Order: sequence, then C-alpha cells, then structure tokens
Amino acid sequence: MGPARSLEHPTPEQMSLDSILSALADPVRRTIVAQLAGGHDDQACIAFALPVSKSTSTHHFRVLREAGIISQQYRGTSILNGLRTEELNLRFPGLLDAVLAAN
Amino acid sequence: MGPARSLEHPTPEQMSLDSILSALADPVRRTIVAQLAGGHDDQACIAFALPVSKSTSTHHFRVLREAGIISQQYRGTSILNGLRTEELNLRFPGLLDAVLAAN
DNA sequence: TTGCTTGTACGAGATTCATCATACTACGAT
DNA sequence: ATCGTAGTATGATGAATCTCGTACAAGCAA
Repeated sequence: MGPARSLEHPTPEQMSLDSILSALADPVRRTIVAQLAGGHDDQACIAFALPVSKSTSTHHFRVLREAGIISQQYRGTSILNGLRTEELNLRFPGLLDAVLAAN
Repeated sequence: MGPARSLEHPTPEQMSLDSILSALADPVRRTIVAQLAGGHDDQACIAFALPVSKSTSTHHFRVLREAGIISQQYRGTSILNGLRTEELNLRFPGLLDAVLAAN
C-alpha cells in the first residue's frame, strides 16, 4: 500500500482571524463546532445530523479545517474530526470559548 | 424644527451571534471597531481612514450598527459612533475582548 | 469480485456581499 | 441665499459562497 491519504492543516501562525470568524459565522458550521466541543474528539462526518446534503457537508468541514478550527484524519472510509482547542486557545485566546458560550 | 433624525439600534436580546460574527469577519469593519476601542467614543465616520469609498464606508457602519456592535447618533452633519461595549459584554461575554485582542 | 459505506470532485444555480460612481439630503457657516 | 461638509440612496458590477445533484474514489465486508 502507498502512503496514507492526508489532509492539510494550517499551523497556528497560519491561522487568520479573518478565516476563523468567517468560518464561525455560518450556523451549520457552528453546529459542527458545538457538537465537537460537547462530545468526544473522534466523530465521523456522518455522525453530524446536518440539515444539508452530503456534498454541502463536505464543503463545511473543509472550510473549518482550512481555517484551523478542526482537525481531520482519515480512518478507513471515514474521517475523524476533532476540535483544535489547544491551538486555537494559543492563537486566539478566549475566542472559541466566547463563541461556544454564546451559541 | 421637527424631531431629530434617529437611527435604529437592536436591543441586546435582538442581537444574533450570526450577525455579530458576520460583521466582525470583515477586516474593514474590524478596523473601525479597533479604532473605537482604542479611542474616545464619539468619532465621526470621517475620522476613520478607511481604504474604501464614502458609500462603502456608509455600508460598513450600517452593518456594524444593525448587528449591535456600534451606536450611531446624529450630531449636526456628522454622526457620532460609539462601541456598545457594555451591552456586548452582557449579551456575548468575552467575545469582543477576544476579537480585539486577536486583531 | 461484488456490493456497501463514507466522503470527494465537479459542475451549476441562486444568493449574498463588497465595492464603486453618481445624485441626493441635511446641516452649519458665511 | 449660497456654499461646503458629512453622510445616504440607488443602481450596477464582480466576486464569493451556500446549496444541490450526479458521478466518482477509497476502503471494508461478504
């Protein structure tokens, strides 16, 4: 077998407030973030009951990952999603908590 | 003379996280917010050296006001702009500070 | 191999939004 | 009254984005 599939994640330095706030401005994406914050850090995309189609789901997960808010890792046919809590708190202290509390 | 011109402001209950985050996601609008946070609370729109045209400025100030982030009050031919710090902290605790610190 | 599950790629459509220029209003000063 | 300043209204344009369906790829199970 070849190298495992992998997905690009920005480093904390590469995260921009612009991307973070734009990403969090969408209610569907905040639903994902809230569910990740409330549960374990290894939920597949399918575990989120989102009110959109499968391809739209893919889109939202990618926006969150590219902003640096979530991590994504292949695991079989699924993807394990996690909140990048520590890195976010490092880069933008208090921001994630404030948004989660307000949601 | 008739009644003074007035502008609509949402109450804290009417503020939505959606509008707040969308408003703060724009860099021009964050420039305005940052300048208000750093200075006095009575700066006219003209006092902001924004890299956009006059009509675009009007647009951004309105978005901020309708989201509940700034207050606007007519004063002669000008408008006095202020940050609604207390009300924002009441409705979305920590959010404004986190964004200002990250900016 | 065959089929099933999970997610992606690739358009396409509709909406939103940031931007501008022009014309306009409201107010104050001269 | 006239003029200048501050901001608004309106309409246009181009870019971004949220959405979908369909077709596809990758992995696992039987």
